[in-house]
Amino acid sequence: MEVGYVDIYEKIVELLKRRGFLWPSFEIYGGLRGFVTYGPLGIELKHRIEEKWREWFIYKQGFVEIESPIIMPEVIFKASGHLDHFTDPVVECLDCKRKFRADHIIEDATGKVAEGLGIEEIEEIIEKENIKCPECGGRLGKVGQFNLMFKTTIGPYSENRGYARPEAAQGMFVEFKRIFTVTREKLPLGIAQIGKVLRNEISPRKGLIRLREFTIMEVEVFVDPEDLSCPKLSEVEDEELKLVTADMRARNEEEPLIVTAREAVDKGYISAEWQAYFMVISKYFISSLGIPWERQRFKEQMPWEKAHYSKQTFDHEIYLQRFGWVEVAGHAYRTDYDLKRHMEHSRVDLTVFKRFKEPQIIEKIVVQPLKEIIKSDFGDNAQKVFSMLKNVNPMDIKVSFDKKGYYEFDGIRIEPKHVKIEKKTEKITGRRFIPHVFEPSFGADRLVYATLECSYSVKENRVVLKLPRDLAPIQVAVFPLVNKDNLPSTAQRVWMSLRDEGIRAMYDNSGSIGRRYARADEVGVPIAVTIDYQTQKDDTVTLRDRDTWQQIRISVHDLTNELLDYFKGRKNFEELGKSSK
RNA sequence: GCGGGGCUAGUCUAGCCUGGUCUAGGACGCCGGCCUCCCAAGCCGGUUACCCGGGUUCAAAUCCCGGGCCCCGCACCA
Repeated sequence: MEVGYVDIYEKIVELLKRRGFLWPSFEIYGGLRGFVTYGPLGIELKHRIEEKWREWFIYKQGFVEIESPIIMPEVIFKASGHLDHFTDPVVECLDCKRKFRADHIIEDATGKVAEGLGIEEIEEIIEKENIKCPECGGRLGKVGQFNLMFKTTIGPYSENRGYARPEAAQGMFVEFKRIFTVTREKLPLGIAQIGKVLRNEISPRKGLIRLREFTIMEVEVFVDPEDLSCPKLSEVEDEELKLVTADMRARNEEEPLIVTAREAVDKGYISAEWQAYFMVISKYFISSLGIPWERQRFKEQMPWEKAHYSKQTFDHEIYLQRFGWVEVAGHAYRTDYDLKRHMEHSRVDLTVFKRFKEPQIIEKIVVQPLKEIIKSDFGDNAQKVFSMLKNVNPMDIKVSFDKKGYYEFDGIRIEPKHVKIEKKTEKITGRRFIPHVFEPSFGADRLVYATLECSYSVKENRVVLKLPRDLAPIQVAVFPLVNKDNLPSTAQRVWMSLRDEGIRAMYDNSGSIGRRYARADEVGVPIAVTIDYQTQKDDTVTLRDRDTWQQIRISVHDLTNELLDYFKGRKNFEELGKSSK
């Protein structure tokens, strides 16, 4: 450990609890790991982060937001592949540490179907049949159940199974058809969702880093697979990205590669423009939370780490003092995996139609049955001939006629006299395809922690949370300098007028003025307004900056507008009260 | 899930080994009052705790057992 090392995590957790940002849920019943409750200040901060994410990933992109249910019927997760990837019993070899599907091992060794057996049964069979590790012949350990989805029943029938979603994405895929329609059938289409997801983690840890119930912020961008270019990449293509690619990781190179977004695509580090584009936006968004670029990087997942649906995934990681590099976002190229699977399982057409710029005129051969002749030649078989002719590629018939003089199908010989072969021109106005999907996906709770850690500072032995001004749960603190001579009542009037304007303001008159500044600093209030004796003379108040403790005077008349400018980022602290006539 | 460490007020902690003197001590915070013309000042008063359950004992914060939670390592993290 370095000299002077202070474990900031402990201090932050203590602060969060003490000031009511967040704490472990169900404390009075002893608590339950993996669940947290956000208090008054914490939920405000989280909402600010979510709102900022909306700005970057929805509003600036022209995307749309939805809210879909958390509980979904089993069939959706059958289609999405989550059921198969989550409910399997797993057994570990005690010698070589390899892991196996326990039911597959039994099937391979005994030939019996083992799917759907309980853990105990599988364990029993492994013991009875003396099944060994198929790789090294070692002894097998206990069978574990690795089902990360929370299971429930919907309504009174136990066979009506449902699961809590482990990602919000499925909501976007399942509802894709209607959203595509109501947004007037345009690609690229970006659908976003912010919401709770649940994962029944075996062993949640590390406070906000690994929860069982948490908030996820996801976008699914649906694009034409024949045009994977991202029109907005050019706006940000010179922005630098820090990459640790899978190749580099395979060579144990951890020092990130610094390339521009454009280079990363051109040199093939990032498989698609959309991926690169979102990684830049991701950098902007995370940086706007006050998390310095030095503490960010993108790490590509190794092939075996990737989710079943992903072609390429880059994790956006943030360096945290206690936990090291922590994933806060994943940028995945999901291809057409999900829509395809939902098409197969729902039997609903989820393809989209795209009009060509110019309709294409194509020549095409059409085979028209000559009904009378067919009827008289084939009698009862005529119906069969008609349907066959409908389904066969006309070109095959023509080729066969040219070669052999007839076309034979199922013992039926069609001769040129039975049909009329014509050339027809056809106008094709577009094509149908399954869109491909790019997905940036963020963990809101991890971002809350990372934001707090990066804003945590100590000044003159006091804690100052240097939250970006647009994230601060409380924007302004209003104090009377002392509790006499009518200062409190004036201060309260100022406080109320700020609140009326929609500024989140607090009033505090307990203790000394220094104590109040300290209390406000600790929860990251950017600006304190102090009403003093000067106020009674010239109607000005003191503004004090949280980070510099610098003070300026400003007239009460201008106060609200100046503060609104400040919080919208139009003015910095030093500029307040100036040129405001 | 395995192994190690821990849990005393809002927060941090003393006490635990060696049971009784603990109606559990301190600091900070918080609330009320006084004071106070700008950075956790001072004075007075108030506030709040032995993680839960069982056992041993005349007597348990202290010893034993089970459970919960937190931290660390391993495993897990589609």
